[in-house]
Amino acid sequence: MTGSPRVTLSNRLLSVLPPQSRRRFLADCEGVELEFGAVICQPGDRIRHVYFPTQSFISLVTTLDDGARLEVGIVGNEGMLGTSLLLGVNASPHLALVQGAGAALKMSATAFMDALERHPPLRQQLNRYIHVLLSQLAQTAACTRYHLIEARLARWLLLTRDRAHGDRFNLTQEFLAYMLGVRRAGITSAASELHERGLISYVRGEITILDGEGLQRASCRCYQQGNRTYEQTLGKHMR
Amino acid sequence: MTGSPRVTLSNRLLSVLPPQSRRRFLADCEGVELEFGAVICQPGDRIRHVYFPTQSFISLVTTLDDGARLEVGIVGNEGMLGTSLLLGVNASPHLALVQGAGAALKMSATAFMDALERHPPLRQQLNRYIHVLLSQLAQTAACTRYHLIEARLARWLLLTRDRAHGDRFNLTQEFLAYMLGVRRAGITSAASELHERGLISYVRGEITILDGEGLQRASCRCYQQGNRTYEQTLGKHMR
DNA sequence: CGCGGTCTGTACGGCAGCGCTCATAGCGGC
DNA sequence: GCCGCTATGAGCGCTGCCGTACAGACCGCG
Repeated sequence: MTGSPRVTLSNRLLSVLPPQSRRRFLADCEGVELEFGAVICQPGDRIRHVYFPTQSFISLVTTLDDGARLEVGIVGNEGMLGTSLLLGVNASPHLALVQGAGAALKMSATAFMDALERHPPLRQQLNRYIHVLLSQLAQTAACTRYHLIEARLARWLLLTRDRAHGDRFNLTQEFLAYMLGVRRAGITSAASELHERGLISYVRGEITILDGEGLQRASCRCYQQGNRTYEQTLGKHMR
Repeated sequence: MTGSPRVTLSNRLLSVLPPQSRRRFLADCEGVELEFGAVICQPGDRIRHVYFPTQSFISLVTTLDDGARLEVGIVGNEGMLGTSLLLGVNASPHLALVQGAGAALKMSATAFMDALERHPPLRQQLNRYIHVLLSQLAQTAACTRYHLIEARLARWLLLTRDRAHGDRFNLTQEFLAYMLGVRRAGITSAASELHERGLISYVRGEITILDGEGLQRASCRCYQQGNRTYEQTLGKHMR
């Protein structure tokens, strides 16, 4: 989990707050270290805390009645966990799984609700983030339906790179297969292909992105499309 | 589009409004008839009106950069179109397509925003509806990924029945294939199978559900799971 | 240094769904 | 009553992925 860690110790959503409000907000937060693989909440769980990842990132996984699971989103320092509170619902719609260990800001649900009252622009910003989540969820659904494993894997690696703030991170193929909802063998062959093209290297759970540009060409355009959605909706309100 | 039309001329979300507020709200609405196949808005379009279907229903379709399309949700008299306005975003995330012709309430975006100010409980309710949309979107993504065409078709027919308020409705296999993101031939064989089991009849674009119970057994559990999500989140606030 | 656990590479049969194409059957219009 | 259009049914070869299984490679630990 090294690489070139541009020191982005903050969360992008919070950048809408003017400095003094921001300090006040941060005072209500607790800095925590999230451990890889930790389950922050199960679907249906009461939401007791919200999280603003700074260096860590979290997978949103949906669960079907028959036990099938699929990752439907990733939350890094561009997003937050616990958006349902904004919608007046105190229950998590997804399973939240720490996928990249690291720092995050943690805040109690009650403090969060208070902060929303105090800072209307923050509420606005977070509402817009929900809109982005909704759009990206739909895009991801279609991507999962239509695109080949290799393209989806490439996209996924790019998403992870952006949130890990580095070109190297630790992930087993087993885990990747789980996230993309495919067989491990499928990941092996897709990863081999990307490796042969010189785009990544892969050694026992440590992935390194060698050629980000090339990886974008190997991925489906869903990667760019998702980024575009984010920037169009939230970009103009942030520094 | 006949069947046994239980006369549900209203929209379930609006049932949170007390009678007088409700009359006031309805006064700002225009009753319209939506035509089959009409495109209400394209992704990215500015939202000028919101819609509360009463007898009609609308498909939400997501579009990828490479042109691929997939239906990700259906809005009938249990929902609304234009939720993004609640999130402070004046752009539609999806393509909205009239899938069942019929009546709907239409309201201008500005009048809608005013109404939200006047009726906080309505805003609350609609926020909760967004939560349901989010949950169902994720479920649908996983369903699309894992389940066979036949089960997905059965689920889709049940969703449509609930929104068409009757066991008979008009739909070509071509259209169904488009919605589920599969070949028409795939629909043909799945529909034949359901037909042979005596669950539906299918004659030139007119589908009749003969055995709803059986169809539920043929469908994936996603149908029930979606209904459960809706009831748990919104049910207790409605009559 | 050997051993068990973990991770990755590979192979094989099977199948759901794909793209494509053509045949058949209703239906409405003239 | 004929014609053209539209909707459905069906066939064929292909392929991406599945389920499963097994072998090699690398790691840490005793």
